[in-house]
Amino acid sequence: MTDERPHGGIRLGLCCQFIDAPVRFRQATHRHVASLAPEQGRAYLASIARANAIALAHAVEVCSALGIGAFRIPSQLLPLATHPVSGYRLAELPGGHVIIASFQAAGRVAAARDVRLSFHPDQFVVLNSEREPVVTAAVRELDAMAEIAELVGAQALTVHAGSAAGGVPAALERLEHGLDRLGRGARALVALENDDRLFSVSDLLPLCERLRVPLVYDAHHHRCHPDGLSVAHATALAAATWGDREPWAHLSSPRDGWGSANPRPHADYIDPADIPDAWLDRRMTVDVEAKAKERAVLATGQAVRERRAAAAACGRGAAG
DNA sequence: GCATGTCAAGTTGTG
DNA sequence: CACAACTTGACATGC
Repeated sequence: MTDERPHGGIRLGLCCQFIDAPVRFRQATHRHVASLAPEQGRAYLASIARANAIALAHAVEVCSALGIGAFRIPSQLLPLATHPVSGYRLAELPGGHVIIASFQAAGRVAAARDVRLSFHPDQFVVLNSEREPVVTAAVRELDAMAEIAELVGAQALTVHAGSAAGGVPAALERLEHGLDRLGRGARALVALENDDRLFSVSDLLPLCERLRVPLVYDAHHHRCHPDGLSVAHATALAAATWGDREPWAHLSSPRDGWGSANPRPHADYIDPADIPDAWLDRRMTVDVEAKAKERAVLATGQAVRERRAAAAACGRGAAG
């Protein structure tokens, strides 16, 4: 059979940053913005947004050139956009419409090069917090992210289930209510990821299936926080939650090895042994969460090709 | 200049 | 009960 992808069905993705390629996203702190006169503050934020739109287009081009088929956009793409004081909407910034056009242009590059984009908001976004203001802020953040996701054509907003206070069942019920509060855009793009301490694949699957929220399967988290499902089974069940869309998964290796006291921190590279066999013939996107960034993605691609070649030689000769 | 500390945000688990 | 982990550049401060 013919397969256009270099690593079988697997599309490998890079997370947020480059180590070699000169692509850098800018950030901002509220403290600094607040020290400026309002007009200067907005000009400063606009310059960062403009720079980050261009950086995103560059990031996509570099990924494409390297054969990397997905890119996780830094959650600080628009720094402070949802901050209670410094917050802003793109259209209100000086030159805002040019910046918007710039993000749309980056999205067209991604579409043309077939680089899949996603967001992964950081730990402050807790849709199922017991504290109302936290949930409000989480909804606000995800709605804002959905807006920019729409501009650039990003296909997923991946979040963890959040707090486990009160026990997993109660926490999942709160999560369901939190999901209900998302705007249409965010609700259509949100996906849930199993984490390494609190919510396993089997904890999340029923909710994902019932609410039609895709499950991003993180194999490293699953191995840190197992639930009785095999990696192969979890892969298949999670993939089914994506329906017609290409399933998304995350992969990393433990920095200090699986035998260490704490296997959670990520290593520079993916240990080829950590690439699940069950993934080798699947059509799926795999974000490589490794400190060596694009070097690690390229090395993982090489490892996947070798594993596939070995499997083919060992199995049915030169079958595809 | 250069090294070092701080920065919007939450939750959990350790010391 | 306080604080580190999660994680990262940019800015401010102090030498």
